[in-house]
Amino acid sequence: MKVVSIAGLGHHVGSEVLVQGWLYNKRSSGKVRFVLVRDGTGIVQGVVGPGVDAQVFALADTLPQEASLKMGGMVRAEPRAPGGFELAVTYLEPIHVPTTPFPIGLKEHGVGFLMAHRHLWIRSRRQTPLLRIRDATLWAIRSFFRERGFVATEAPVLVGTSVEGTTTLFPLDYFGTPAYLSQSGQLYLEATCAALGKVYWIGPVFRAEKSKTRRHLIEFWMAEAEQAFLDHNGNLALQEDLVRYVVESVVAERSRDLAEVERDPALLLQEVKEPFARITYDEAVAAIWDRGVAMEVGDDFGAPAEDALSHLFGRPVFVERFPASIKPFYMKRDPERPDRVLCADLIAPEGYGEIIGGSQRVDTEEELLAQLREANLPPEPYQWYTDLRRWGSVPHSGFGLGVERTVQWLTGTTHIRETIPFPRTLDRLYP
RNA sequence: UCCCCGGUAGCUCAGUUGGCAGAGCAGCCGGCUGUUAACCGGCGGGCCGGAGGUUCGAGUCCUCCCCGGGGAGCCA
Repeated sequence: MKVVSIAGLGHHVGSEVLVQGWLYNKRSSGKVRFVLVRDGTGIVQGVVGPGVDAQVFALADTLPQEASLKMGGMVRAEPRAPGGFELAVTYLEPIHVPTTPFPIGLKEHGVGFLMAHRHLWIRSRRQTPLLRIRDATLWAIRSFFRERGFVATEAPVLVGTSVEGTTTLFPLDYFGTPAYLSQSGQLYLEATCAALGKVYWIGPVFRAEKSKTRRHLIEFWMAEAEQAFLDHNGNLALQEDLVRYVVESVVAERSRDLAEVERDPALLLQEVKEPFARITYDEAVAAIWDRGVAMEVGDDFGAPAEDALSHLFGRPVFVERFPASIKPFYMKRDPERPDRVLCADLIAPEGYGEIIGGSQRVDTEEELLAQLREANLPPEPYQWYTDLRRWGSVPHSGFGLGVERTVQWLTGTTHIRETIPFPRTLDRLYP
């Protein structure tokens, strides 16, 4: 019998095939046994009916949840079967039979219990589609940049200096020298950008903030890009193209998984159909006040303010030109208004919040040194970075997209911890 | 760091005014010829998070501690 994947069973109707996987669940009714097997691509129901070998019946009765096995039989279309196809089982071969019950049952579990069993939780019905959609998201990002001629250039994860002066870093002992886990690869991308023109990387970054919300991870993945000769407006256009490309790719590629997690693909496509909304920081503050949320001009947006913005347009919105005082030192000032910077945050709709932060970068050494001073940062550790402005400095811009936040939006997932295989959260390093 | 909620069977939870520790699921045994987290009957299963206190009597009330969850701030 030919070994096939469950996702591809539709191509084998009428043929005898073999699937290899794990027993997800079993049910029975009189003389019929239903054996649900998952293989990582999907779940199929095997039916053990009249006329089948007694030994197969016995196995269908006794194999426990998460036993690994091979199941063979004829594929047939069956509207009563989950997924529309089922296997008329004639062959069952156990590979490994657990001797203790699988901890993750099919009924409800508490979050704490699930997180403590994350290594097993990822096998369950909602988690596998989420991880496949995450994969599709990462591939879409890579394809987009590749098609646009960007070069993948990795940034180091072990670094000696901070990127965002404000954010807390994880300190390390680097053979006697203080070092940190990177919170962003951006400064290094600005260097490789001057070597290669258009660059990107996708990698893990670390924030030692004691954040405890459904939108934060201690370790998360960023997709960052940097392009020479790209100005602020070009930067927004690039981000918009990327986000639309990712949404359309994921919807095209993983519609079955989106259905499995009960996310409406039509809504996602509609949200990226029109050009994204663009408002300035000042317009955003006015809109937030208008929605009855209190905040001061000059402050960054709090969670309620960001939520209000997120629901404003029914599509992603760029909030541009923030006050320089609340943004990092490397952002270029708005020539029309020197207390503002040429930056933008992209806020996803439906309350999913900020998924991109980006800006045009400072491109003269004098200006950069001045802004380091204003940020109370010492120039020495940043000398390699300020050096970039001494030889052939050009206008350049870039951004960082939060991969998990994006997957959260694409899948409609309430908590960010389900969008990465092994989330690192406050107070949880196991498993 | 701050605010709120919780901790009772392997899991999810109920437990009244302080008065004998409960259910569903999972496990095991049996039944059912199309199940959809199947269903029906039976069986086993407890350091009520920990320490102290009040009381004739504490899962229940009080104090402290530990652990978990939700949110804020900060950010992607």
